[in-house]
Amino acid sequence: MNLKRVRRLNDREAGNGPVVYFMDRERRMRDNWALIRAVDLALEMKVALKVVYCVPKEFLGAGKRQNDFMLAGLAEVAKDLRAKNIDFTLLDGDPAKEVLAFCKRVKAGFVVTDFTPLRLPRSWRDSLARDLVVGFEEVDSRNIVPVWEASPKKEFGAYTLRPKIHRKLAEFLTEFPEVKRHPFGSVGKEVEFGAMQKDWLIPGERAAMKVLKDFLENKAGDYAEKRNDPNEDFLSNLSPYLHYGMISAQRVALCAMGQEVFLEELIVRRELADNFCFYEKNYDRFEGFHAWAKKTLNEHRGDVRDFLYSREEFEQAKTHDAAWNAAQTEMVERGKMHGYMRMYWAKKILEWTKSPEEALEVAIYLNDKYEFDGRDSNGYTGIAWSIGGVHDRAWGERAVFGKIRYMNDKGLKRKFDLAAYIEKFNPSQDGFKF
DNA sequence: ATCGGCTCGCGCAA
DNA sequence: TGCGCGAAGCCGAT
Repeated sequence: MNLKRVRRLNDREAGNGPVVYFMDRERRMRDNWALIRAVDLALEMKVALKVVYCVPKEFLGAGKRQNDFMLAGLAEVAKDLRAKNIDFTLLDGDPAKEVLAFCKRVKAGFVVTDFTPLRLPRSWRDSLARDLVVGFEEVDSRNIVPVWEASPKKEFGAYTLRPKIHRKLAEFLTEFPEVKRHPFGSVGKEVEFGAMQKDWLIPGERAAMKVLKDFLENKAGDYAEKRNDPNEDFLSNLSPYLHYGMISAQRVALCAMGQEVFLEELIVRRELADNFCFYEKNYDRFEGFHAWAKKTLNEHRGDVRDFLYSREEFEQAKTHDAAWNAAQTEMVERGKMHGYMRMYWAKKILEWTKSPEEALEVAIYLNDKYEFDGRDSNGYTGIAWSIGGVHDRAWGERAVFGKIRYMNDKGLKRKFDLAAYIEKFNPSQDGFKF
């Protein structure tokens, strides 16, 4: 494999024990560069390979629904790995502590993990890099062009990252080797997963491939034209799978060659989100906005807001705006809001809260709690785009927004049948029960 | 239906 | 140093 995907996190020597893959962001057996790297090392060292996953007590406000989706996917991964003679262990608690203890217990000779730019899971990596007595590295198995190879800095917009990605696609957009039956070590007893609630979205690697196949066969041809109409079902629906690492964006790209509009979103815009979160530590805070955006939002702090809602009123879809309530209802009921409505939804939270800080907090809280694809660099970047003009430009100045791009429901009506959307996602008069 | 202006700053050409 | 143009728009003029 291309070793530019790999980054050393400490400078310790390898030991003699098994290679451990601390699986975190990439929950799949196929098309996973972090696992492929761990396999290569274990073969070279002639040792067993152990995959470990640690379920944190709490992860950025994810709900039970999201956790069940994740766990069901992991159950499939555990089974598939065992069939390849690769041991799988499920832990729970603080990953930094539990994975360290696990590595000590099995006398790990080397540890590999997958890459993420988010603060909390990065802190686990920092802690392991400090405390592990053997070599530790991470592999960018999320981005097609590894985030540190695509660019050495925070990019200004999609247009500045795009040429850098395209220049390197020939090098990185390659076929994956298959994981073969591992010749060293043996697997332990089967992992017990508790009962998980079924949802409209089927979890796991196989389900993800089916969703991809359905998209390519039935929707991709009309994607460019219909992707911004929330009444149409022409999106790929892959974002939950991509978020949980149940499918590789690189696999999706290999299958979707020629679908340029889709590939632009799948590759450039998605990898721009990891670029933002990796190089901007305040990716979910006001401080992470550009200087011009902070200046203009500061100048409009005192503006009168026509409507002010509490987090609870937003959560229960109790605003005056039927379009906003419908989007919120779609998110709560389906766990997935249509991409086009997400911009409108976040911008209205800016408009109807006391400060941009509060708007960010409310938008991130709701997005992380209800979306299958929440708690993801895409979500933080999308919200920063909506509320803080990140990767966007300044526009005509107006109240509250300043020069941040404004949106209203006239725009929605221009583009699709808003009444039909509102009819479809109609919140009950009493609000929701949680 | 379509067009230009709004407004900032990066990145590249010169 | 100048200049083109950008992640999804709005608005008013034509």
